[in-house]
Amino acid sequence: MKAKITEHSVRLFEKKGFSETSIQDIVDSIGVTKGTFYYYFSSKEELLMDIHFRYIDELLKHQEKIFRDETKSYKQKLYDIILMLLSNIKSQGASAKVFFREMQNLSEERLSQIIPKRDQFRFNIQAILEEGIKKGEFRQDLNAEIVTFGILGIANWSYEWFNPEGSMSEKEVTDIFVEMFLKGIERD
Amino acid sequence: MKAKITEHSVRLFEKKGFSETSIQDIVDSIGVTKGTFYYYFSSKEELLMDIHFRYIDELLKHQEKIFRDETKSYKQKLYDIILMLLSNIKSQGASAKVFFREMQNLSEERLSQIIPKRDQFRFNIQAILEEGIKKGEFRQDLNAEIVTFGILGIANWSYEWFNPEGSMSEKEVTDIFVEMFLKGIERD
Amino acid sequence: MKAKITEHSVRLFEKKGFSETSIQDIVDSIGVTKGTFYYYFSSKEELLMDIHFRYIDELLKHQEKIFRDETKSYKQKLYDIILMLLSNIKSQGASAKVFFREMQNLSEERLSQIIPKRDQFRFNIQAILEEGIKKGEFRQDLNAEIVTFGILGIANWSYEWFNPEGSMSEKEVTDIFVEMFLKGIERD
Amino acid sequence: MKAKITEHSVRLFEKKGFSETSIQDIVDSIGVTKGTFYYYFSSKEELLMDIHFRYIDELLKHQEKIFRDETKSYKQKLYDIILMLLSNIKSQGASAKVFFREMQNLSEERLSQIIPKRDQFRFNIQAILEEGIKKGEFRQDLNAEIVTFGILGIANWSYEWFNPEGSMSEKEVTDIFVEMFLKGIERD
DNA sequence: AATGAATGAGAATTCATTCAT
DNA sequence: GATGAATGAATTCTCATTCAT
Repeated sequence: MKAKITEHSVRLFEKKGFSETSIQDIVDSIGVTKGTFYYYFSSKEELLMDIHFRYIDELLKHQEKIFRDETKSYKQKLYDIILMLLSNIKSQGASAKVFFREMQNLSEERLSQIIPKRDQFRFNIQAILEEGIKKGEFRQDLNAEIVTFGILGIANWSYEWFNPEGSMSEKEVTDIFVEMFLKGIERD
Repeated sequence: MKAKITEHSVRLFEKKGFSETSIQDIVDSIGVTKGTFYYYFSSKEELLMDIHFRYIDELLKHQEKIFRDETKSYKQKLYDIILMLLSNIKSQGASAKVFFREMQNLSEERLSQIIPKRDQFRFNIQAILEEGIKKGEFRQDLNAEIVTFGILGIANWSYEWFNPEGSMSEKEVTDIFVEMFLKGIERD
Repeated sequence: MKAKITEHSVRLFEKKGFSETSIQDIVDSIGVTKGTFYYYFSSKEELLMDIHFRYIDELLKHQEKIFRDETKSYKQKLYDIILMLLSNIKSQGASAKVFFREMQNLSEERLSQIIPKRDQFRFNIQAILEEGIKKGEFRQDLNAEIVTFGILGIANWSYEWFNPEGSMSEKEVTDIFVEMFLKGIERD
Repeated sequence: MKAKITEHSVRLFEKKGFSETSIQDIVDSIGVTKGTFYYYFSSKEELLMDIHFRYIDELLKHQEKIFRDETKSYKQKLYDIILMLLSNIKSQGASAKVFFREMQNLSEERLSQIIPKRDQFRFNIQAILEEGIKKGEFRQDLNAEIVTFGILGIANWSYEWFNPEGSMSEKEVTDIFVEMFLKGIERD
């Protein structure tokens, strides 16, 4: 039941927004009453926190698997992370939108448990870049921090437009994106 | 007074969110009464619409100036648009966040007035890419549509992290971003 | 202008009700601003009072003319009053509805200026009956007070259903009503 | 609790009018909070609708009992309906006033559920007249439709003046009214 | 005579939350 | 585990009225 509530909530939060979705909306969508909600969650914010944790923990888990894989080149690791993010949209796109858009609805205290994880995800990418520079896979003069923000931008923005049901696959889009930032778009 | 209300609202909406900001919050921040708000706006949503229009119209105006400038190369046009977006953050960053985050709070009908403008901004970038490909500035095999989403992602995501008061200037960040997607990060 | 405001108000009050009609509605229907309204009326209630006075004074004026006409029989006087009320609907039907329905929106003090006039109208009918009884036009055993309420009911209720634009004329309806209460509907 | 709210509301609506009575007034009169009101009614208008239904359904039920009674003459049926309406004042007078005066506060859609019932009440009286004419109880030349409006006027208007606590009983008034429209007031 | 800006009190309604059962 | 009744605080919005110009 708790999982059911969470899943329905994510869908509603994505469509209408956290504040615009009432507990009533949530329980109506499942066919239970408000009492049931409060049996499983002590507050609406706790539910939001739950959604945040589920999302970011899952993402970090996947990322760190890629990150630690010593058989892969650094380019490949970047590729795999982008692909992972894009593939994630189908099952977790709604969660992702809620994650980015509704973070402000968490209290200071709760935010402070989420932000380090979000940052960790970024730092991992930055570390890949830095290692790759050191090992000669990437250009020596890169500003790894800013480039990381660039790569994250490319990937995260796809939540705004990429349709997993559309004519292009996750892999095709990833290919284009990775070629774009690896080789550049300028004609040689 | 109308402009004053709009400005204060943008700041509050950015900080707390549209739904979390009450009309009372807005008028308190100015020192007038609720009646005054409703003298100038017929609803909270109308105010949000106003903010959306101000933002996107301003952006399109700047973009089209760059777009139409025949003295510039296509690379330069991309550069100028990125720089324009980053420079925009200082004065319009709050509006931008509200624009992207709170769009869902507009009614269907109102959204349909905004979305074509937002799309226009993207199509203009895509057109620059397509022209540049034709003229030999960019690689022949580019998928202009997806690359446009990539570039937009890089630029738009900067609203999430770029601090105009920080140690890096808009120009420095733009240089890094443009070099990233023009030349690629891979070591030759 | 004052008359114009009153006329438009009556129409709006009839259609939407006194409380549901705002000063804004009234001035919008004329094309002036609220200031203008308050130049002519000190309050919304004063306007309502004005409407009440116009209506009841006009009615009393007509009634007393009939009442005092010594050439007419008492039956004829009743006939004329019914006809006057029905004919009144075309031009004053809206005022009449406002008069009966919105009286409660007047303060105690203002009500006390209206109620005696309304009662006067009724007493005049009752007086016609009493005189007619004395003079042998009507049955000796009538309860004039209650019968007056009956006649008033017949006439006043027509404001709820009689359509002056419809297929029946005021005169036709009056004929039916007067025959009804003079001769009765029972078959001899 | 729902019934309690309805009862208190009727009394308040009658005294002060629907629009002039706030939800706060209603809940204060019972000693609960506004939330309670909205637990039972989705809007103020729904409450008004409830009151309308209760009133007209009750009335129709009583009327149809009289209407269908084959042991009674048609004169007797008219008598019984008038008596029923007058007797109704004591317990339902407030509802009746609200019914007639506040009908305009219902939406088009809701009105369309009430008006047929109100009309049904009238048609039933008209049918009694028509049958009575056919069976020779009433005069052959009657205009049943208009006479029905006359009888309804007599009865409905009594809600404006009849005081069930006063010196005259419902039966006495009914006697006067029925004699008035059966035998006429004219001296033979 | 008329306007436009502003007020402030109060309106209906929503909603997260509590709690006895 | 789950329900239904109730709360109370906050929210958007309305509106009669005032007043300087």
